[in-house]
Amino acid sequence: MSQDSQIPLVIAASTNNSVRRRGRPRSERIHQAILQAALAIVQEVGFSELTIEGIAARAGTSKLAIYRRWPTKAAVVMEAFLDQATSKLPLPFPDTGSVVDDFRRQMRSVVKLLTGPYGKLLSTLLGGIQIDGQLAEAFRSRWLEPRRMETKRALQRGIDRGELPPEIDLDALVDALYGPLYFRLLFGHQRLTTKLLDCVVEMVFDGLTSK
Amino acid sequence: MSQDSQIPLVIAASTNNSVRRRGRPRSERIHQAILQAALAIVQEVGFSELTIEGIAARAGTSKLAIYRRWPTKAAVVMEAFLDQATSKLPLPFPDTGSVVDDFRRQMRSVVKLLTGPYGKLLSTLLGGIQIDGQLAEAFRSRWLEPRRMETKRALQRGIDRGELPPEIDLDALVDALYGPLYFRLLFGHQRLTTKLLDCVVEMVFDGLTSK
Amino acid sequence: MSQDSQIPLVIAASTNNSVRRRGRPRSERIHQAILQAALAIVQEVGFSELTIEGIAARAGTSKLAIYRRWPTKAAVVMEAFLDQATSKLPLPFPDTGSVVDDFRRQMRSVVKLLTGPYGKLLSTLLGGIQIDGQLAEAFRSRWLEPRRMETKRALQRGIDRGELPPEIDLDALVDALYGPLYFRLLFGHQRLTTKLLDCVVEMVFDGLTSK
Amino acid sequence: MSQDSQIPLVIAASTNNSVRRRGRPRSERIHQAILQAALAIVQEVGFSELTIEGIAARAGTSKLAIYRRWPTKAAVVMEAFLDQATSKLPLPFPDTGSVVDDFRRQMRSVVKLLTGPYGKLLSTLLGGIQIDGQLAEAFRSRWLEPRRMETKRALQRGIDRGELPPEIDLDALVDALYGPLYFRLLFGHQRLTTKLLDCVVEMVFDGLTSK
DNA sequence: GTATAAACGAGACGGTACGTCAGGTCTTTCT
DNA sequence: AGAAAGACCTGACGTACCGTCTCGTTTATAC
Repeated sequence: MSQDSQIPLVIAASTNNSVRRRGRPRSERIHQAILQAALAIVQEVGFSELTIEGIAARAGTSKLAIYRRWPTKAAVVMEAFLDQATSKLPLPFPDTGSVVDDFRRQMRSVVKLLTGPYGKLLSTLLGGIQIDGQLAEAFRSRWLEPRRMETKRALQRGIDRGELPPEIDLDALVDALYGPLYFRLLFGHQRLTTKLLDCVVEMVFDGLTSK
Repeated sequence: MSQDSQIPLVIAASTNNSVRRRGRPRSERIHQAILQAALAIVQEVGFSELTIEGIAARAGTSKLAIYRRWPTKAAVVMEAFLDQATSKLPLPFPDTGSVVDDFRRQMRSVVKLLTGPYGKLLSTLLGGIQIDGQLAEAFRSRWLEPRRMETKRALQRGIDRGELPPEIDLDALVDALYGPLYFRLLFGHQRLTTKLLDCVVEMVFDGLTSK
Repeated sequence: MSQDSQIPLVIAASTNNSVRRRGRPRSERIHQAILQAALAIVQEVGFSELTIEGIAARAGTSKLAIYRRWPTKAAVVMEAFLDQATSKLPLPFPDTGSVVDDFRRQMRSVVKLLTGPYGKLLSTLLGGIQIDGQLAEAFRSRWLEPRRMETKRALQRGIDRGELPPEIDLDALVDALYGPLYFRLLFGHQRLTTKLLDCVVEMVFDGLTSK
Repeated sequence: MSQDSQIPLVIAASTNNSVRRRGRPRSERIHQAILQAALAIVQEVGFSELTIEGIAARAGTSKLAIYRRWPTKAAVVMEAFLDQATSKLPLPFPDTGSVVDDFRRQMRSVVKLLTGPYGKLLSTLLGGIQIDGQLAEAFRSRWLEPRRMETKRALQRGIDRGELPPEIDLDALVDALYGPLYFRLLFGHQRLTTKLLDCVVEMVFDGLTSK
């Protein structure tokens, strides 16, 4: 899926723009080094301990090279995350013939993602979102929406097969399924386990299917 | 309910301690001025833009007067929020005789809270939680847990009356009910409405009760 | 001569001000450390290579401690110079009974000063004067004017004794005597020697006295 | 007088070099634009506020185009000044038959120059000289020395005619005459007037001639 | 009543990071 | 091959807050 061309880039940091600018082009090597450094640091010490100077030092470049590309450290981290997210974190829906099984499996990989190193990163980004509107928009359009679309497609298969009632509020259903997972991730009051997701799937789908 | 005495205070900021210290006592006026200033600033510019110096300036006092009372800015804000929260934001559970109705009503006031001015403050604090561990712990112990306890008590009434199966995972159920609301609050991908909570309540409880 | 109280301080960096300011007083130790560091660096590498960060590092203090006291690095150096100048560089006029001899001797010590380490510093400061008006005013009032007053007093003795005609323009005479010395110092086209001063004294005084 | 060929060019920036280089020739238009921009800026804000980037911006060219021609900003300004100086500021010595009259007249035009707009520029350059050794050397060889040579020639005429004693130290005499003028220009303690020059000429020459 | 203990405002202190600027060098495309 | 544009690394700029530390003053209790 050629996602990059479809989704409007909120963050104007694209280097491989076809309309060549004059002057020396920005180094792709530096671009990547900055993103990697930012990712590494944020996972080591968290967002608030992350500094532009630290990124520059680790990436072997200068602060200015960073400021030339992104306006805030939040934007850097977001880009770094999305770079990884779209390529390495697929979270695919299987098509087992049973909607419930499809979700049980996919949500299992979501839980795995959220409890791993990217979970910390994600919650950090969500922290940034509460403050920065641009960041929020970028996050929604580049991470959340693509994922919700796919989720709705999986649910639609269930409706088409008669497993789910056709009049259901898809948006509410998606929130009911994933909301509890992120709830635990963000509040941290309890460990996020597969047991939770099993409970949620059971409650939500049994309520819908048993009618 | 004498909540303040039950819950162990993480933040040792109680002023009206009966064991009078020698020397000049801390000014209650200053105490309140600091909390008000912190609350105002955090609502205006968010947690990360909040500074101790800013609070001191707005409160017409000195940094030291703040540090004497709280160790971090997170603690100040949390105290300020909780002052408001415990007094002005009751979110009570009615006892209608039907668990589902009890929750439908209570969650309606939660939605009202989250969509009002305190919703912004809450999401700001949740943003801060992702960054500041101390803030997170204070938030959980002084806001979240008391609320969860009360919620579980309301659910227990349902179990006792036979409305809910006794073997259910209460924690998972609480997350299933409230998670979707906070999900929308924090991601902002859709408006948080009472329609959502009706859908969630229907899905979750119908799934459990219809068996 | 209690110079410090007479001359109005252009640079408001005086610490031993009798009108106590509120808050923690500025450290005299740091004050001195900054001045010494500035003096040392300026003599080693010159004014343009001097940086505030360098001064702070050498003085074992912070940039802010410097900015709190002086607005520019020029002001720091000026203060440092004047501190030394007023205490350690006396350039006294003897009273031999002969004006010409008085000047020959005093100017000899001026030449010695200008060709020594303070000569480099002085020319540096004169460079700064061309750029910074405040600096210029400070230099004139705290270094130049006291010196000119003393010089005129020495000349007056000559007039009183009948060695010099009473109608002479004292300011022009002072410039005629010292101008050539500073001319060589600043343009650096020729070495500044005692021979020059002897020539100048001879030309100027012989012209005046032989009438 | 073919000055350009006599004086060794410290600054290798000559454009109308007869030995044609290969490739596209440097634009004379740009050359002039840079010099004009430099001159304008230095007169507006002084040497220390002058930047290469500022010159490039004002001249509508790039930094590299400047670096291709001059090694330092000092060199640019010096070239700009000398361009003006050699063409528009002649300061000629008349040959009236009387050395004293010759100097009185020539120095009058010097005073006029120093008190006009070029006086400010000159003092700025002299400020730069104290800081930048290269600038100093360029200034001496291209401005000062030619002027001193001419001055000495004028004095020699006086010696040849018997107006001045043949054994005098010409360098000291030149400094005695012009030093006081520059002294006032650079220290700014008194206005630079023709009265001063009259006094100086009288003192210096009367001392020498009356023997 | 008078110590005395602590809070108070004010602000200096050594730090760290900020975001900007200019230096001087380089790489690319255009002319 | 020069010109312009602009990226590059470097390093200093002046500022903002941090959390701590004097100061001199004020306000309570405790002796």
